[in-house]
Amino acid sequence: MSERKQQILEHAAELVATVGFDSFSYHDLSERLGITKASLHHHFPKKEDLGLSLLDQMIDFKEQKRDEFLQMADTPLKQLEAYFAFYREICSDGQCLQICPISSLQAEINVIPQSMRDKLKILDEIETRLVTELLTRGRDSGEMTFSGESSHHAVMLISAIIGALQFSRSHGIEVVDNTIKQLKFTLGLNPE
Amino acid sequence: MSERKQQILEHAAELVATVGFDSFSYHDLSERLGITKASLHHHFPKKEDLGLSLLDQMIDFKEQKRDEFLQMADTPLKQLEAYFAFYREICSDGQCLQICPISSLQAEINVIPQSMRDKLKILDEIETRLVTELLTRGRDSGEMTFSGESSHHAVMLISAIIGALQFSRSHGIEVVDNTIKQLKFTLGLNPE
DNA sequence: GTCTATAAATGGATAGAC
DNA sequence: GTCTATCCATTTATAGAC
Repeated sequence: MSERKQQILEHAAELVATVGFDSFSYHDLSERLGITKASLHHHFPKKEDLGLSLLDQMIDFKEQKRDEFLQMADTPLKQLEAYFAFYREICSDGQCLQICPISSLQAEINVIPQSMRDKLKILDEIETRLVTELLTRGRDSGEMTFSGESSHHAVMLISAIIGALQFSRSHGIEVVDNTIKQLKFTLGLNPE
Repeated sequence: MSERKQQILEHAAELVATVGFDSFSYHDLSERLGITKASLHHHFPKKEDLGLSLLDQMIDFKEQKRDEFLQMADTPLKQLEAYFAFYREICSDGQCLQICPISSLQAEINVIPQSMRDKLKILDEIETRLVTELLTRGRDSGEMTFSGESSHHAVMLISAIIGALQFSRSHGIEVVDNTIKQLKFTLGLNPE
């Protein structure tokens, strides 16, 4: 992957998290990067190509993140803490305008091409598997307590964080902090 | 409000919940309603006008729903059940393609006009107040148990449902059912 | 209230020179 | 790899007849 392509993807990721895939244009990117739209089309002929590369990158990133967690050899509790911190950071960047790119794309599922939907689904599954593992091990180790299946609780947890990030754009970052606090309660943890 | 305006708003609401506010056009509406774009502009000169009327309608609907809950004189538990059922219905309509219009607009917050953001914030607050009341009374009556502030748990619960609806578009309606089940656990309730 | 016609702007995409 | 120029479709919006 060329340097330039990386640059483009970085800005595109930021735009997806702020305005959504359908609502940003090659023109927006060209202004940010200081090159023309035509040049952008050279690197990513169709917007769909850009979207797919973006999702590939997100998948790589998540898988890497997942490996980091597994190798941390830390307690599941510390790992969960790191997971929460990761999401906290998304919205504390800038003026709390960004949301999780996953939820941004989910909201646009009926607008993006099928190929992107397929990749998004894979990305979702990686995320779900990661949190499910985390909760399973947390419960097995006795650090966490909750009822029901780990995978179900994992989806609830992810949904809550993703939703909280959306709410935080109107209502401030406390929404995210409070939601994380409540989520810890649901795992039998004592916040802070 | 004229009959026609109501019709337009109905279809617009559906489009917001499926593709989002920015991604539907007056052309889409004209096809659904069998009238021209120009006629639509007669009723709602600017798209922003349409968006504002839509939000007004959603606010009215929520407030009415809230009154219904309060007058139900039923247990908070039954009221919560009705609340969950309401959201379940959104995504069981059609082929699980619709999401909560609130979350659709939240995802587009940086794209919609400021006037719409303001109204959306009000709508969010009504929703939060409703669920907060519900949980407060549920805990007071001894039917529900949870730690932390009611309003914080309420935001977590709303975020989780909203997020689950988004996930369900890729992963099926079970996601919503499972999330509701886990949310009940977090309230010390025994599902089903 | 609804129509035809049209303006003005935007967005995705391509051709071809450098 | 980047540019200028251009094409075509879409979208918001308006003017004015019926």
